[in-house]
Amino acid sequence: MRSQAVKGTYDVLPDATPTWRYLRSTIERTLGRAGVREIVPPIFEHSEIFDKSVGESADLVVQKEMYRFEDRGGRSLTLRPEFTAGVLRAYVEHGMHTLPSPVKLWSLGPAFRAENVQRGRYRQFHQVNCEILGSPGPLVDAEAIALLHDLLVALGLPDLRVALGSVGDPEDRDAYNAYLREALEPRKHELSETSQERLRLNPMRVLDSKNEQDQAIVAELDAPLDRLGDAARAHLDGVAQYLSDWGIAFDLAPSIVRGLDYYRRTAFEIHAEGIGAQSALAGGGRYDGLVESLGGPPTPGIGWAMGVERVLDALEGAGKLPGPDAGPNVFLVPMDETAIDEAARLARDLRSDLHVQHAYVKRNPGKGLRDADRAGARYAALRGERERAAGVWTLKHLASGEQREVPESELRTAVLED
RNA sequence: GUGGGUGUAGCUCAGGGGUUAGAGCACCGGAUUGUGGUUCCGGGGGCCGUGGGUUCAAAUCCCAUCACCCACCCCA
Repeated sequence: MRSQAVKGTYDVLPDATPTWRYLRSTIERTLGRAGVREIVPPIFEHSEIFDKSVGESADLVVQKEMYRFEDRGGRSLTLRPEFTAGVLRAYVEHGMHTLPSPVKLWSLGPAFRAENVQRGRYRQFHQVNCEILGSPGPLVDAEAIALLHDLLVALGLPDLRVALGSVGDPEDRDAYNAYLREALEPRKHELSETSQERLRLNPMRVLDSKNEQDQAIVAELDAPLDRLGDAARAHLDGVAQYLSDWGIAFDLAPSIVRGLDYYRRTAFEIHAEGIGAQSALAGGGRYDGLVESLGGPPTPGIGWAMGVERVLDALEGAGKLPGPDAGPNVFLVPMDETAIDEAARLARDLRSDLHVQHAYVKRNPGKGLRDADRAGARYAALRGERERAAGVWTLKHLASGEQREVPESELRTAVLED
């Protein structure tokens, strides 16, 4: 029996849950006001769903990092490593393409990847996810980015850096990959091992290398943005124009690439300063064609995912975490055995509209007031033989120290006065 | 998968072969038998991560293992 959480998982303790409620309520407000509706897909799906979306075309490591298991019926199931596939499966399954377009959906919840842990990276981690489906134009791309930006701002994060790029249309990618192969093949042996492997499988991803020498070599080449086709270029310009019009600062990122084939055109990330090696708070992109590959009608879409742990990390660094929950309106202190039951009964009654706690054992006034103080109560109400005889509770306002005797029937009103 | 660091009380950490393992915070009690926060006094709490080894003797040294942290790698 190991009473220890599984590696890469962690408990959100009561002191931290207010932060998560703050996150959720900010999402509900910010995205809800833009007509984005919440969707809650299951946390596991038939494995094919993820194979279709992320697995088949992607690096082996992506496959390896999925939590996959067989259920008793012999079905292969996979814990979601990201939200998009499940959300789109639900979109297809429930015929949501018949809803007024675009369909805008958000989710918040856990996702799972069997990777090594470090600051801001867990095996059960959490994402805020947002998808906008049904519109091919740059306007929804800009809206998606703006929503993400506005959400982070609403949460209280300063110093955001929006990086906007494009992976082009499929034919642009083919052309660019061919260009990379041609340009890099002669110098192949100067590249790192990983990059050589990528050159073979998916040349664009060489640009992702953090190896210094790789970077030096890559720096001499044209970036994907330099070689976009006219359509993709116009699309990118459109997105950039909207962002400029809306006053959202961004940098053009010539070399943002994606490991997965289904991405096309818009790709973006948002970074924050000062949270260690994992500075990307969120990222997303356009994935026209993915819905179709999941068995739905051809449907353009764009989406993003925000890493909750990293955002909370950044919020903490910025001193923007919400304070603890408010304490009780009143804390009842029984000062003899009879008063214990009286306190419990009164608490139940007052709880119809007040936050009420009480001691479960007989307390003298000193201990009882200390209990009330530690619970963060506004008032303490004491009950002993004397109070019982008079049908009252001794009500003390803890901050001021003022106290008076209040008939039990008037306690609710008295507590609400301040 | 790789490298480095750290595992001692609920928490943060001291102690680096030799009595009965310590501090601060937290918790409980008392000073105060019907009045909190401050203060003072006292108390309960420990397989010193786990397993093996060296030694007369191991929290301390060695090996292994597990966990956590940081970074690399990777990142849908």
